[in-house]
Amino acid sequence: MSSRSSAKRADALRSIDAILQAAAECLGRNPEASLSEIARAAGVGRVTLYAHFASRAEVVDAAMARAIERGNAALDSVDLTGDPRLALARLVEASWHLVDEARALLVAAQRELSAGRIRELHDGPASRVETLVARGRAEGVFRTDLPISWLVNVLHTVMHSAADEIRAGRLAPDHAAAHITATVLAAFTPPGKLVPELGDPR
Amino acid sequence: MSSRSSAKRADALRSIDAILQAAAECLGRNPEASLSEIARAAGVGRVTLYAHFASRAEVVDAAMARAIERGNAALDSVDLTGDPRLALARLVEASWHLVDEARALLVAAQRELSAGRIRELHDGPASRVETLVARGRAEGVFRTDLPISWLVNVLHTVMHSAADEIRAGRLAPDHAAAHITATVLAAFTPPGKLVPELGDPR
DNA sequence: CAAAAGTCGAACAGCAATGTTCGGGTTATC
DNA sequence: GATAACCCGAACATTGCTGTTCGACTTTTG
Repeated sequence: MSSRSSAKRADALRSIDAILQAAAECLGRNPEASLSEIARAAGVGRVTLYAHFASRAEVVDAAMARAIERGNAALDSVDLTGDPRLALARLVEASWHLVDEARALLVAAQRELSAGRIRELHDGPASRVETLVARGRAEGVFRTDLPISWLVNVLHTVMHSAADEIRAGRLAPDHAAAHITATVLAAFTPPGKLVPELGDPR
Repeated sequence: MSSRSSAKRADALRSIDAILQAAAECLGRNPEASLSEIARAAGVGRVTLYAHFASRAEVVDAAMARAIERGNAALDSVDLTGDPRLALARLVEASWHLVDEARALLVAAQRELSAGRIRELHDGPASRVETLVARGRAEGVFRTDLPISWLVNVLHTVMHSAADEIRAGRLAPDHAAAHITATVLAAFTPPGKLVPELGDPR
């Protein structure tokens, strides 16, 4: 298991890590950041970068994959049992911040990677949401008149748009989670049922 | 009034129009389309294009402005009186298709124009929605626990995401309006009230 | 019909990024 | 401590787009 990537020296692994971290930062700041810029930020020669990644696309892909994987790992500690509505609220509380951080990186990824690849990268976290939504439907608290994939997409979209609103200065960061939760919970409520009131959970 | 732009010959106006139309098509297909490509598609020399637009950004700006203005004009015929929920449904029915068409163009605009400028271009249609939402709130059918700007943004976002879903093949175009309406209407419902059932309006 | 305005193709200059090669220096690793 | 892996800067070739200039030709317009 540990001998799997014995081809790489500890040295190289450190460089790769520095590059990916720098890529996340630079591309987050500016989606058009050049590879030279990233290499410089990583404290690494441009040639070294090319030694590890064949193309720009590979760098973006790896950086995005890392960001998502980390975010996904962070969500493992969220308790998704109990009332699906409360579980969803907890998930949002833990997620939106990650989305906000990765948002700019995503923009870069959208330029470089195919839509299919991006979805592929996302389907770790997506399936987590999917499971929760499915349970909520089974328990009758989430609507069944719209496809699960649509509902998952709504959550995803609303979180991203909140990130945009924050960046545009139209939404205070400490209101974000409450707004997202209130919106999505209402959107998920089956027609004919009452929209839940969460009572400002601050 | 008609003498305002007497500086331009009928000739030139035709070229400009052809360029903007071609720009909308090309950039819609591929946000990175070059100016040569656009000029060619417009059946016009590249030099002619530069005679009318100083830079790439100006072309994109003008094309986007035209698309939005046209869309906005098309919405003038939508009846926004009566029950705000039904009015919203009518607005969505008429809008989502326009959003879908302009979506790819928007991607191009986001690369070339500042976020502020894009918002500025959008605030014609946005204010229309804003008025409707405000009325719905005053009548007690839309929630007041979230800012108007957030609600407007949710509608905008959900429509765009529907366009994405269609393009990805996960949403049939003839379901789009119903999905959007069902989602947004629920999202706009005040906590403690019933989510409206629209009964498949097909 | 004649001047003004517009169009066109070709060619040029500039730029910025990508990706590659080379040779010499460093550092892990066994 | 020797060898292989790695790092690095500089330089090069390539590509593709932008924006400009030139001179000749065509169309409006009054």
